[in-house]
Amino acid sequence: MSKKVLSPRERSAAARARLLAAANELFYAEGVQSVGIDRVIEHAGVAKATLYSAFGSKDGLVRAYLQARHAATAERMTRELETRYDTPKERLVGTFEVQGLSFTEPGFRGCAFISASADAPPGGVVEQAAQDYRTWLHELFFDLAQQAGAKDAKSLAHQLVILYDGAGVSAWLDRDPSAETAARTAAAALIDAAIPN
Amino acid sequence: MSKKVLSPRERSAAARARLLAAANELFYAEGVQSVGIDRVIEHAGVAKATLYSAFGSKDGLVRAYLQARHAATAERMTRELETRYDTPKERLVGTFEVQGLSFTEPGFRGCAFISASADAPPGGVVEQAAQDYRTWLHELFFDLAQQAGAKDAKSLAHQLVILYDGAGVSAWLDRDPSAETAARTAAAALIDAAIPN
DNA sequence: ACACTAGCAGACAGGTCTGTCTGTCTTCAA
DNA sequence: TTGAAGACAGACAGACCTGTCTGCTAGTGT
Repeated sequence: MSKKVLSPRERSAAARARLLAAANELFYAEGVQSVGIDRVIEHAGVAKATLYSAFGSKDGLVRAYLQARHAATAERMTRELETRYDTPKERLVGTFEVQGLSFTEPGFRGCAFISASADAPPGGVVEQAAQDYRTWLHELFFDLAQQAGAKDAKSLAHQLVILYDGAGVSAWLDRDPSAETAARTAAAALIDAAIPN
Repeated sequence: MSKKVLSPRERSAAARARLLAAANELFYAEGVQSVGIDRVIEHAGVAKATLYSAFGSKDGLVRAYLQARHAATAERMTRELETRYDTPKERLVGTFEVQGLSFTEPGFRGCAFISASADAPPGGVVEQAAQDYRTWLHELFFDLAQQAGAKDAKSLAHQLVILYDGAGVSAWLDRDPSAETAARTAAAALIDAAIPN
């Protein structure tokens, strides 16, 4: 039980982690705008002052939430692609399988960045975080398309990004995880057409 | 100048129309949650009581806003497809051209139903309106795919819906209207593969 | 002429949100 | 042992939001 003896540094880090976890759950489930600070601190079991000393403002917490989400998504995608597939071409298609894993997870609510961007004011922290995420997504597909030897990697990557976005939206709004199959099938056809065998 | 002589009935209808127009502009531009009643009535030049007598509640106004948006979108799509293209197959591809028209319009902010659904509580008016819209969208593609003689109309329609959703998301989040070209190109390839010539 | 309808303007209540501040308690370091 | 740091609980201010209510004005029908 080293639970009761925590240095201030450890206590601080633990509180921060609990806040981020609570923000992740509540913000993703109900939307950034709909969830107030009080709900977050109650769910995290943390004082309000702790939140403001750790993140400065609600915007700061939102930024941290989106950055953590981005990092977790990228990390998971990279890891799964590496362990499950061998060639760039397989990975290009596999991207949709990995995305589809989340469709059936409890509490799936679509892409967090699309949701957060919906009501976000222009020039705010959400816009910046979303832009970073979009850049990553485009580069993911572009790099794989290039490695797979696509004739027009930029064009193929753009098409696959669109399929990826659409699959998430359809799985969410239609409550239909089969969007993964549809998107993957379409992606495979486009990839086969764009890559000389 | 028949502007000053209006029957109560006419005045009422005019106030309702102004409210709906104001709601459409503000809700779409800044999000349903972010815009308060006061902003709407000020923009419409209407008293608060008028709003509540016409729509009952903010939820009522939101419902009317989304229904009007749905009707306008469906009407525009049907009309443009009819006037611009002749065959079901052309119309399947043309759907993306018609969608793309909005990408370059000033104030484009992506699909209103995706945005509104982002922070919407489950079981609310937004969810119902979004469901109606999604049903229409799926039927639009399914009917066209069937008329075009697709081997598996259901599967093709699903793929095209995903492309349609993704094109809107990409055009919005990436500020890139070329999503229309990418989506249309991909759609054409999928359609050609799915329809026996 | 007179009640009726309906919009307008704005005050108001009740609730919620963010962010600040006060005071208490615990742990670590000097 | 004593002071610094930091978490906790909660009060508080100021703003905003929804929804109701009260006067006021203007046109309509009897």
